[in-house]
Amino acid sequence: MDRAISQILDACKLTHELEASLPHLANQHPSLLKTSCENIVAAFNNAIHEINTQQQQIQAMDFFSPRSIEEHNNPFPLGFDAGCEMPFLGVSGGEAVVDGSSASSAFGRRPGGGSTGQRQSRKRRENRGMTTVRVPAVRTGNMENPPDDGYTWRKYGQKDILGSRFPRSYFRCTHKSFYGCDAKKQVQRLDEDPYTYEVTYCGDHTCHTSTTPLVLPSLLTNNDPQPQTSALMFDAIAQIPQVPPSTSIQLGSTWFDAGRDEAGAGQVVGPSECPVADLADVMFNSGSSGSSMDAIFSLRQQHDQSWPKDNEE
DNA sequence: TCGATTTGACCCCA
DNA sequence: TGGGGTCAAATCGA
Repeated sequence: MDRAISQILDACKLTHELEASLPHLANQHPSLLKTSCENIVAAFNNAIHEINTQQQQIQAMDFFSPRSIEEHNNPFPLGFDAGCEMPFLGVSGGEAVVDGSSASSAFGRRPGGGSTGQRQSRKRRENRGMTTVRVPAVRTGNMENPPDDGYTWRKYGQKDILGSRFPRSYFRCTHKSFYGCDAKKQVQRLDEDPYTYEVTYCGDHTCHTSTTPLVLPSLLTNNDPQPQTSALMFDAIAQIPQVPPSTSIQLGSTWFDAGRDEAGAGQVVGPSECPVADLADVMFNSGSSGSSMDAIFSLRQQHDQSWPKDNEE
């Protein structure tokens, strides 16, 4: 949980930094303001995800086979670090269910797949960073669904498994195409308990750890020590496509509409008495990153080759 | 129109 | 050789 707290603090820090330069940004560089706001959204999303995964770990442990708190304190998120394992989970009967081998073969195929070229050996990747957890179904009306784990997943396959009443579903991270996020998961209902899902995670999420540099006030001054950085950033911002104005962020007395382009950004529509809280509220209720964030990630990839090293942090 | 889901087929590995 | 993982075209839905 320390990690989540740290990420929240980071996000708040970014928010304060942005506030300090808000008047200048809103008047002179509304597009940079947009980029900064989206960076902060990403930071808050990191924190939200951290909290979700930690909470889910605890729920899973409580539901099945709670063990000593010392084992529970393992701070890593839900199996997204390569090579991690969660040896504390078990079924009610006592037999450990966590494994790196229950999923009979490893995830993955050579990027681009298909029948052309060489394929990466599945066996070679077996057991690497795979984590299996069992989670209770979330019942919504007559439906039972696997609980949300804080990420957005795209289903890419479903397979009937021999000996299982229920098919296994295959998911990959929605942001794979934009940010090369290789996180995947398998979801299967248990024969013995249809209200329980076995979820196997593999791969590390990179989509929630955007390293897109925050637009700092120093970049906006005439003394900009890195004019090339500013030029790259303006270039990137100029390419951000318009998205529907579904997300508005209030900063101080300024409502910033994340879905507007430069001409429409920075519109003042009302005062705020607690800008940081307003911003956090908007972010925590805005759901996971949308198309605008995808655009940022995409642009970041385009500029990875030329982005100055000293702005990586 | 575009993104997500479905589903049949292909390929790898035990 | 068959099971499991993935691809990709078809379909669906907002």
